[in-house]
Amino acid sequence: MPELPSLDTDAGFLLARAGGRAIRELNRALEPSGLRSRHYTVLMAAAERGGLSQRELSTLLGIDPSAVVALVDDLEHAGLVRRDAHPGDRRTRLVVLTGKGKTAFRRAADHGTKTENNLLAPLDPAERATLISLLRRIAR
Amino acid sequence: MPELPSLDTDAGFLLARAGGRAIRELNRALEPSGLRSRHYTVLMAAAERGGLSQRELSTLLGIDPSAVVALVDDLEHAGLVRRDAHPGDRRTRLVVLTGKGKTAFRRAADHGTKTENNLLAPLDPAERATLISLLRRIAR
DNA sequence: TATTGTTATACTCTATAACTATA
DNA sequence: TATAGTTATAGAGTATAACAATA
Repeated sequence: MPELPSLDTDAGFLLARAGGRAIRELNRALEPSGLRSRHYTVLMAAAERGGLSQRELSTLLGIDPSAVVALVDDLEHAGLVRRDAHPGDRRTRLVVLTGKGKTAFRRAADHGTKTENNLLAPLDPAERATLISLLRRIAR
Repeated sequence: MPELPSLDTDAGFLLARAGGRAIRELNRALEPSGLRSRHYTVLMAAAERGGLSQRELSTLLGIDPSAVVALVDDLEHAGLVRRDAHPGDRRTRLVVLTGKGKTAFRRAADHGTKTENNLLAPLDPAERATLISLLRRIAR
C-alpha cells in the first residue's frame, strides 16, 4: 500500500518553498544596496575565505561558472571586489574583497541577519541550530 | 562585536541551496513524464484536496496566480486535470484530477519519493521527521 | 588534452500590471 | 468596489555549448 506524498510532508516542496521565501525576503532587504541575494553570497564567500578562484566560487555556492562571471562583473564594477592574478596559474583570477567591499558586506550582513531572524522567528535557538545542521548535511 | 554570517551557518543560503537541489533533481526525475516540479505540486494538491480553486492553489503552493493559469493549462491539455464550474460562484474554476491524472500522479509520486529519499539519504528517519517539521513551521 | 574564464543563447521562474467577467 | 481568472510582459535565475588563453 504505497503512501502518496502530501504537501505537508514533502521535503522537496517544503525546502523549495522555504528557500524561495528566504531568497525573496533577502532580495527585498538588500534592494537599497543594489545587491541581490547571490551577490551577497559571493561577498560572504570572499569575506570568509579571501582569494577564491571563480571556479571555486562556482562549486562552493552552487552557481554556474558563467553566472559567476556576471556576478563578479557586477561587484567589480561597483568597486566591491578585485580580480587578482593567481601567482602560479595565469588562467585563474582570484576574487578578493576591497576595503569598500568589506564595508558593504558588513552593512549587507546586518540586513541579512535581520531577514534570517525574521524567517526563523518561529524556532527557538536550539531548533535553529538543529535546522542549520540538518540543512548543511543535505545542501551540498 | 558583531558576528559576520558564514556559508556554513547561513540558514537562507543553505535553504536556497537545498531547495534548488530538490527542484533540480525532481525536474530531472520527472523529465520522461513531460512534467516539471511545479506541475507535480499542483497534482499533489489536487490529489490531496480535490476541487481547489486556482486562487487556493496559488496561496497553498506559493505560486503567483498568473503562473497557476499556465500550469493548469498544461495539465488540462495533457488530460490530467479538469476545470469544473464552482456551484456558487461563476468566476471560480475548481481544479480536479481526471482518472488519467490520478494515474500520472501515482507514477510521478514514485519518482518524487525516490528523489526525496536520495536527497535525504544522509539523514536517519528521526532526523528526516525533525527536518520536515521544522521546515513546515517556516515554509509558509 | 584538459581547465579557467568568458560570451552567447535559450529556457524557466518570478513578478507586475491591466483586462474581463463576475460578485 | 472587490475578487477570480486571464493575458502580456519584463526581469531574474538556470543551463548548455562554444571559444580563447593557458596548463
